[in-house]
Amino acid sequence: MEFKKSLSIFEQIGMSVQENIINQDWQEGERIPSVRDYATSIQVNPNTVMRTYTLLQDQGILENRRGIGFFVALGAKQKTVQHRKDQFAEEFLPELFKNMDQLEINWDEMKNYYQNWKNQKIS
Amino acid sequence: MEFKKSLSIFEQIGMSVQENIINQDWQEGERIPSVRDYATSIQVNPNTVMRTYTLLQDQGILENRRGIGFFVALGAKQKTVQHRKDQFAEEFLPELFKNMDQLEINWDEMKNYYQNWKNQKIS
Amino acid sequence: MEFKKSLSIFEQIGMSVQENIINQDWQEGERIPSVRDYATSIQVNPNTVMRTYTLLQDQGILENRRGIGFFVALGAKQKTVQHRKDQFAEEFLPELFKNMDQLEINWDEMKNYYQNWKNQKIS
Amino acid sequence: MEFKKSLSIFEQIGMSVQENIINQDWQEGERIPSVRDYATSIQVNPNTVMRTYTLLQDQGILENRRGIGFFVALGAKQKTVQHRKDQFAEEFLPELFKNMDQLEINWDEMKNYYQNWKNQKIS
DNA sequence: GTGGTCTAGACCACC
DNA sequence: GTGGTCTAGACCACA
Repeated sequence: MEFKKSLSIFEQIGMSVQENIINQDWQEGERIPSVRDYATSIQVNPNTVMRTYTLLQDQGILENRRGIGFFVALGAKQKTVQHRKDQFAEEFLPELFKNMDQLEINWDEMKNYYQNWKNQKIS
Repeated sequence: MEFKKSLSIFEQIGMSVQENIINQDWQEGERIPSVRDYATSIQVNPNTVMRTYTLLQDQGILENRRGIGFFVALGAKQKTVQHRKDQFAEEFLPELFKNMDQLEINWDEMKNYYQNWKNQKIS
Repeated sequence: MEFKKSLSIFEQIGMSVQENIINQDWQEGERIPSVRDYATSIQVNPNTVMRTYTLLQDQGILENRRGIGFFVALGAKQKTVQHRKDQFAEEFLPELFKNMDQLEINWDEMKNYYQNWKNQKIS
Repeated sequence: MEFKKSLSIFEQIGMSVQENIINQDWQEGERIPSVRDYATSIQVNPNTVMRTYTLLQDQGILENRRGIGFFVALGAKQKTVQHRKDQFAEEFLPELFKNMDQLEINWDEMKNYYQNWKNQKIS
């Protein structure tokens, strides 16, 4: 797995876990990969994965059954979506709009960028 | 001057300098405040301002005349805008579009958010 | 480690690092000494080594894995040599040729000097 | 006049003055431009030119007649050439040879560079 | 343990 | 006065 340098690794792992939950690759109630397995599979220190898991546990998205492993909490998907939506609206959008104003980018340009991104994603 | 904790101080100073150039508060070819002066005025260590200035110098936005001071480079405004626009398109937008897809937000909602933000900004 | 006063210390450290890479004392992909370790070993402030490392990182000669350390980038040797060769051709040689013309020194004299230098180096 | 950042301005002016003497644009015994005139003509602080003149005076290349101005000393040309030749042999050449060895550049390549430089100079 | 940032204070060459 | 470098020491987040 490749990481951007702009965000800490454990947070990037968190994003990835959340996506797995949203996409229902990891179903609610299901057991997820152990800290050690996941760590080796993405070439990362187990401590780092541990940090991610406990963070998500504190947020009520994961649950830990001692001696067994981590599980996707019930209602995790809905909670995750809400969480990200809040974050999106409060942190991301203001930044976006500020940039649009300063760089004088209008909605048509935005939609243009969007189409490019979609096409590029497919290829 | 107040700083957010999320971004390093010297980078925030850099943003601020760039805005001064874009707004033409600091004209191209003009001498900008000396490292020491600017540092005291924004209550920061001179080394920190120095770091910002030399960084912008490397980017071709500032120039330096020995023993005299730093100056806004010719073409700095255009370069700054382009710089930011590239960064916006390459780092910010993909993130945005990914979120829009995953959170199922369409353009009408976006414009709605934008209006709210504008109104909120005025009040 | 001893330093000349004519060049800044952090640049001299940079030269030294590059030589280590060219000589393959530090292999590509290998981890290099931590900032603190290297600093104490050459009797210099950690900040100074830090400055060197980040500079070389910007030049694509070193890489950084978060919380682990600095590594010699892949292709670093070739890049370093090219880097130096360019600099040599663009900054050093014109100066040389200008002097040769003005001081009326021909190639035979040059080769003579070269032999003397080689002999002196051995003794 | 344009200056490189690698060398201090007063030294670069010194080089330029010496070239004028070697090329006999400034003849021995002749009065040279006043500090103020020269300074304005090359867009530099008079103090800087003064520093150059007094330095060359200390080296016996210029002479100062109080209230009148600076003059090219008798024997200045020969002295200048010798001065530069010494500097060339002691400081410049060792650096050159070290680079040639490390970058594995042979005499044929050098002559090649030389031809390119000559052609480029004409165009 | 690692890098990364920031401060305080000193010293230098240069203009 | 200006930039530029270096040190010493502190604190932080991350792995």
